[in-house]
Amino acid sequence: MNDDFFGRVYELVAAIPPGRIMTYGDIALRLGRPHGGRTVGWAMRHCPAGLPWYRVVNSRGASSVAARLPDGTPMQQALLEEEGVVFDATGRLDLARYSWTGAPDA
DNA sequence: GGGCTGACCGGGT
DNA sequence: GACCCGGCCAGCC
Repeated sequence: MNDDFFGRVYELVAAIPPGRIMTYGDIALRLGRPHGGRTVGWAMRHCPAGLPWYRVVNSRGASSVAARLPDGTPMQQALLEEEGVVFDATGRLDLARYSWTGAPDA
């Protein structure tokens, strides 16, 4: 099933442990597409059920998704905060701290 | 087959 | 630190 680029994206995203995040670029790089970040975004845009898409952020460490809660907080940020991810005042998180490379959780 | 679009990235201003 | 520009990749018209 992971014959398709999309399928691999879904598997990788679904494998991200709670409290961890991955950038579009990192995912694309792992799939063999160093500059295919946009393609990863396309896969996410499909919004498959059961996929923790909110664990995928851009290289800035912020939400790229426009979806926001009624209180003004980005849905993605709110979901990550529920898992223990802390965002700063600028709405960004510590990439070096939460970025998951696919290796076992320390 | 050609061109446009999109939840991106990196570098420069 | 924030904004703009060009480049890459895959899907859809």
